Amino acid sequence: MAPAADHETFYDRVYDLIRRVPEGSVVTYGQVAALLGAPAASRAVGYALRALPSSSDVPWWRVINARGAISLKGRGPGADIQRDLLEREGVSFDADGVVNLRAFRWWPSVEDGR
DNA sequence: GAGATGACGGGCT
DNA sequence: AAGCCCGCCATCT
Repeated sequence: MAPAADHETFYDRVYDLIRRVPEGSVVTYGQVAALLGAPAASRAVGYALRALPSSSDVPWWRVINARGAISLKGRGPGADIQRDLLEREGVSFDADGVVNLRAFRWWPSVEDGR
């Protein structure tokens, strides 16, 4: 536990980025990794979210996989919770439980925070 | 220091 | 078209 890095860990960077995702929008694991400069670290991104405490202010539910589906599927009730949270924000799912990334995917604007 | 883990992704069969 | 397999990366034990 306690990653204890004097420097912000990769996790922190992941959280920081996700905190910028506005309501009603989503991003993919691979996308987050790419934005952090590690396009192949999508798994690490998921790992970061897994370790995320529920008390966090990070909107983890806005992160889904490249297919536009919820990866928590098959992993407990988490998937239903995530889906519910997204639908409340206006993100819609199709019959297969997939989000239309073309319509809901968010990309940070140059002026946004970077 | 080495091995195992995991909310992923992409390629190949 | 669907499913299986391998690779990637950062962290944890």
